[in-house]
Amino acid sequence: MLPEFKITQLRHFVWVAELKGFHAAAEKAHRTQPAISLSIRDLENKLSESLFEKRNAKTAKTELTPFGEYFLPKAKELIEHHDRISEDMTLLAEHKTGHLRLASVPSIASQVLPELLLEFVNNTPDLHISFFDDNSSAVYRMVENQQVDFGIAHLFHEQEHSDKTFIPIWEDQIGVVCPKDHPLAEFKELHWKELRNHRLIGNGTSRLLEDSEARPLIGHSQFYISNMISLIAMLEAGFGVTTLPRYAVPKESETLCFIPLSTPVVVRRIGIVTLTNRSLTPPAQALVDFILARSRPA
Amino acid sequence: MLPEFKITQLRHFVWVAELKGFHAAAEKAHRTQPAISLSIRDLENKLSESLFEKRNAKTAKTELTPFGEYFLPKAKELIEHHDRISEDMTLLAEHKTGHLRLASVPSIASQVLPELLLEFVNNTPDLHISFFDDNSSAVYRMVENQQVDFGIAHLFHEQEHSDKTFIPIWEDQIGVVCPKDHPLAEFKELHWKELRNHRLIGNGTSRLLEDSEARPLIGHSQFYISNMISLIAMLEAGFGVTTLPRYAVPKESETLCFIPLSTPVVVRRIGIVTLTNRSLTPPAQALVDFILARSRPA
DNA sequence: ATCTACTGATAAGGCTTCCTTATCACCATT
DNA sequence: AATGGTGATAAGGAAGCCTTATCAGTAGAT
Repeated sequence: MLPEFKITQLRHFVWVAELKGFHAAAEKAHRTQPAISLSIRDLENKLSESLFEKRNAKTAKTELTPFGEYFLPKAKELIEHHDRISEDMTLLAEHKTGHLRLASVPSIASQVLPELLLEFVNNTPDLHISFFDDNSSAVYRMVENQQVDFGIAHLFHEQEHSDKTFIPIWEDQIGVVCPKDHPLAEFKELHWKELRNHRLIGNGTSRLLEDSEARPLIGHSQFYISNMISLIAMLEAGFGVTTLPRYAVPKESETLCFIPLSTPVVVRRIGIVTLTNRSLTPPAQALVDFILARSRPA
Repeated sequence: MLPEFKITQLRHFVWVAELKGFHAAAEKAHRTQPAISLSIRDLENKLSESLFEKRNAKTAKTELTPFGEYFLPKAKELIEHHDRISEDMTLLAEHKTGHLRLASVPSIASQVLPELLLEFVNNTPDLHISFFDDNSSAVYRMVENQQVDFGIAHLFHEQEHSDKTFIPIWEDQIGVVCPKDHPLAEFKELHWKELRNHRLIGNGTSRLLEDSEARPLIGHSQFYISNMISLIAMLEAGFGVTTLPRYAVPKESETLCFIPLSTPVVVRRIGIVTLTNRSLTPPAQALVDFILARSRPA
């Protein structure tokens, strides 16, 4: 049977060899000298060869045998290998390193995550982050395929995603977006019926109103623009108004304002999606915790 | 402080991961299942991260966490590294491997060592041997410089070599070498004076007679040949006789014979030279032991 | 030459670690 | 509901490791 070395034991050996003495090694190991003696003896027994020259006899200095000399570099390498792994794992556990992948719907990706991530990666220069943005179903798919550690998406079709866990975080309320000089801009909140007299531009999120009493508005809109950049441009040009979830509207817009719909109140929950039976990597878990701490109270 | 892993513990982890179960791993480790549970838990505590998915709860299969998956290959590599070293050292300790260097004077090198080494390297195909032959002082020098593990040389100038240990093994007696059909070939032993009537060829070893009563013979010789091949050829050609140590004479010569000098008996001791304060590598020690066992009784 | 200061080895006891047996809680079968 | 599988847990004991105290040997100083 092959002997099994203990890392501690190898360390003792290396220290005795390099410091040329049992006492010096004992001090370095924070052990007493007999402990080191026994440790070395145990190692020698395992190898059935002495590592140090006959030390009970006449000679003065603690010196390696040729066998010990052959062993020394190997022992050092093994210790270094061990320490490298130990350090790697510790760094990963402290989410100071590793690779974190996440996917998010564009609204959160652009409105919320940038500053959040900026703060999160502070002090963790070796943490690599891959970031994908796509619509909710694509996010769910990426979580499912384990292309990402977790996703940020809307809660939907729960029965189809029983293998996933959804943690709600943000509530994205639908509201009206119009230029700041538009008559509707005066209001603090709006009833859907008040939109009927204005030119309403439909967009990809308009179908969120389908299940509400505001459904008639959808037929009401003469224009439909799927692209967000174009939509914003049209609004800024004073072409009309639209409905959008709050997080889809540029936060600090100079020209547009957002007025929440009070009737009906349509809210879509956005949150974190993970696989139920899979833990997160430490960095991913840390980011989730960070997001929760930062965004939930708000 | 960085955690310190035990190889055994890592093995347990790898086995649980690969055999997908604590019971299976326990069997492989020749331990009970609770032992494995505790071992894994200890490892998880050291890492402060779980390695396997929550296993008290609903799920069936024992599955790694992403963190565990990251750790698995590293743990395997470290175990393999450890085992490689363990095996290397064991092979070396059993002198099945390694590099053995020795130096010897030519007589022993050519007359004794070949068959001895042939037998010694039997069953040790991975043991490399480097072999040097040179005169005694060169052998001593190589031992001193640690160019060789040990040397085979004559005992001489003990006071100059207090740092070396000499183990006498062979006794190389000076005798007369002549063709088998030479008149002297009849004798079982010879007195030095009987050589005075024959043509005596001097050689490198003739000075060994300097300290004996046979000293007059040295002046007596008309020829001096330092090269052994030429010397043998001259002898075979019937040119004359010479004195040589026994081991310098080809053992199974068809044409020459060796008659020991009875007066004076000049013997030079040949043996193993090692550094006193240095142990031998296991293969070197094994060869020394082997030589002693084989050659001393003879 | 003896004394002192150093080396590391050794012995006995205690503490810690690890493993064992016995049992439990949980889930998936039957 | 009963059975057989998973792994977790508790308590006791064995083994390993470290400690203090002491010893033996060498080197250098007086």
